[in-house]
Amino acid sequence: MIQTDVSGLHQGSAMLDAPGADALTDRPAGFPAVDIRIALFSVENGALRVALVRHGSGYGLPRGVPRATVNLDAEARRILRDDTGHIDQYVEQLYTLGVDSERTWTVVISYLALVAPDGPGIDAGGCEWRLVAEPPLTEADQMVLDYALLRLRAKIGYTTIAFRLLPPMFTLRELQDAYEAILGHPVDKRNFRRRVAAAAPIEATGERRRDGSHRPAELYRYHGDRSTETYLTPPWAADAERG
Amino acid sequence: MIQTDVSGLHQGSAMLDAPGADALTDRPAGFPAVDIRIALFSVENGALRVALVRHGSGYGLPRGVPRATVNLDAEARRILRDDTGHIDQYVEQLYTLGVDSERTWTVVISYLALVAPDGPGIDAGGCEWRLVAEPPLTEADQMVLDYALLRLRAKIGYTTIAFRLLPPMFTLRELQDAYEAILGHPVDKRNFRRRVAAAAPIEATGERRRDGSHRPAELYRYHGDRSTETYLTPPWAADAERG
DNA sequence: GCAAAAGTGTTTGACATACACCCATGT
DNA sequence: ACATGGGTGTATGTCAAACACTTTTGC
Repeated sequence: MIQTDVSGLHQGSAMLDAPGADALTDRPAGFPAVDIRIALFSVENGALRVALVRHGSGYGLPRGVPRATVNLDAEARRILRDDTGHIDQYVEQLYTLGVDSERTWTVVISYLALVAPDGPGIDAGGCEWRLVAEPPLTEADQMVLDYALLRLRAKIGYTTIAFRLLPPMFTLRELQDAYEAILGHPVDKRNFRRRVAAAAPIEATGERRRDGSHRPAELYRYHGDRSTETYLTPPWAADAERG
Repeated sequence: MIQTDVSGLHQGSAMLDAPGADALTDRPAGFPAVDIRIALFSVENGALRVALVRHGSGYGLPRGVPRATVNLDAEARRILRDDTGHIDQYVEQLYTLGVDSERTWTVVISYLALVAPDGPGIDAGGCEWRLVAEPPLTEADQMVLDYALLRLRAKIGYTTIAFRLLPPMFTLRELQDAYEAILGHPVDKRNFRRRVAAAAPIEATGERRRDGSHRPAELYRYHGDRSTETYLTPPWAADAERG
């Protein structure tokens, strides 16, 4: 099994160019503006989507200015709630980059967040859900999105964060759909179920869901500790990482 | 193989408490002080050490204020060079945390860095090399150090960053010593060599090194692409991660 | 009875682990 | 000749991958 370095972005090769680098000198060293920027994902019937919010003329990732606290993760959650109306099921800091935008030097702390689809559509707050391939974004937003996707694809392979994308009760097919949407390729049903059963704390509820002219699916519940996202299934991710 | 989530620190449970949280309100939101803090490691004959520099009364991790640039990694390198006199062989951003120190809200961007031992001692600049267990540090420095160690231990298992701790020519025993120093437990010599040979781009130089009353060791050179740190040897790391 | 998705086992290959002896040198 | 670290191969088990058919329901 070969894995490429998921943290490759840190190496600087993918860093933003500084088109107006002279403007950067305007602000005193050590006191840049700081903002938090979040790639919020959800899976809506088999498709992975990112949340975008209106920013002046166009759309961009949800973002905001942190208040003076020691807990940046909590600030990310607050900003997400204020900006999109969604309550995250999972938040993880990604990395921090310098950005030169509108003549201001800004330090952007980027986050990955996940929500389960809530209710009929997943359009609660004032945000749009776009397919991850689609949107033309600013350079910085695009970087954050790309890296968030990379991390999500890698991490779904060895943690249980995928359950954060599903409602409390779900079918194994829905879980598999989430994996396939994120990885971008199909996975084997039998191997998938075996591994999930072995590695993730899920239990069959006994209830079934009928939704077509076919055998109904068993509903499962996830019983994982929220703080210890545990190991799950590396090997499928390898394909996605190689790409 | 079970792996725990190496990024667990992001989940907030290990975040700093805010003992003087009222002081945080002094500074306007979005314009905290920003500083870069670096856990710089080296292996000195079989022992893993961290670089500390003098900060007023005591010692702490190398740190500094970034200049207004888009490339924070480059700033980390510069600060490291200025503060310790060492030129890093490897730098990787870890995570960013809020710190309340000396009545100032500071956003600390933390880094992991590695250097090869240079020359007879590894004491070039104005820094001290301490064993990783030893030093009493500030809460923030300790967090950065702990997390850097966690990442280093995990990452040494599936990348080739260990070569960044060695001089250009090295024996396989030296490489193994570096692994054992970082992981904190011995590894099997034959399995180690097999895996290194299979997974890492190294070549025997044909030269030998005589250093005792025993058979001389073959010297090897590492031929890896600096930007693509490739896969190497997961399984030993699992032990360290479980701890 | 047929279409449509749910559910279920076995075989095979790859790879990690454990483990013990001979080799080259200096004294 | 002996002490010291350098260097090498095999046997075993675990685990992921590939793969096809039966079951239950709605129409």
